[in-house]
Amino acid sequence: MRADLPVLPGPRLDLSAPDVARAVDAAALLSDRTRAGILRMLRDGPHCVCEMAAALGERENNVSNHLARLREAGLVRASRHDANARFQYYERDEAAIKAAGDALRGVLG
Amino acid sequence: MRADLPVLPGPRLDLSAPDVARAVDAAALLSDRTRAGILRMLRDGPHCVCEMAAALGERENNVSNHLARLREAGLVRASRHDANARFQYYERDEAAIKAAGDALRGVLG
DNA sequence: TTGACATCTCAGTCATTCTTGAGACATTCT
DNA sequence: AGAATGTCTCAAGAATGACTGAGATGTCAA
Repeated sequence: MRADLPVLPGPRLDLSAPDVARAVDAAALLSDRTRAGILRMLRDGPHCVCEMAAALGERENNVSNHLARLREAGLVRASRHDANARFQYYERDEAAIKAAGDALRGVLG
Repeated sequence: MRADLPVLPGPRLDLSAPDVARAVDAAALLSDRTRAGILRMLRDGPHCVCEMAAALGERENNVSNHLARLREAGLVRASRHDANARFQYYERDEAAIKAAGDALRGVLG
């Protein structure tokens, strides 16, 4: 099961650094329990802040902070509810989500 | 393009927190430029520490530290070179890599 | 054996990020 | 209008994680 090792002598010192910036950014957003939970919950459809805060056991201002980061990254967008505009309903931007997944797949293969 | 919002009144306060622990762990490992670069380079086959350190422009002990974390997570394994056992050649554990990708896909969909 | 090389470990320092708390704004209800 | 609700912002404290530096281990070459 072990791969063949390169012929010696001499390690290759001419390798170039791979471009992983986009994957790293995507991973950083997913590396927080609250943000990952948000993105997972939004797979099932839009939710407002208070719903997600209650489900995650987090304060609403904290969830709002994380949503701001996801918004700035373009992964989610918000819109007020038609019938009761107090509620901000969040939904995923599936194109951006897909781009993030592609970037991660570029690293994991 | 906007999804339908749930009927009001009343946000749902009975939602449960999704289990994202594995995805968060995988993302945390990928959220560092050095570790992501390592995993990307190892897609092309095994490399020793000094090769990767040179390519990434990082010190060897730093790369070694990151490799230790990837090793403890089971994503890579090391073996000494047959002809020159000074070199530790690292390769990916593709099964573990796939598991990490599956966990991330569980969040991103 | 001695010296050079490749790698590893670990503690200390530094930077980044998360959470909290207080306050502000907009919307709805009475 | 005033009170209550849902959300947002931002500064400050708390926690987490990366990098450095020094030293130790194991391997090869002279």
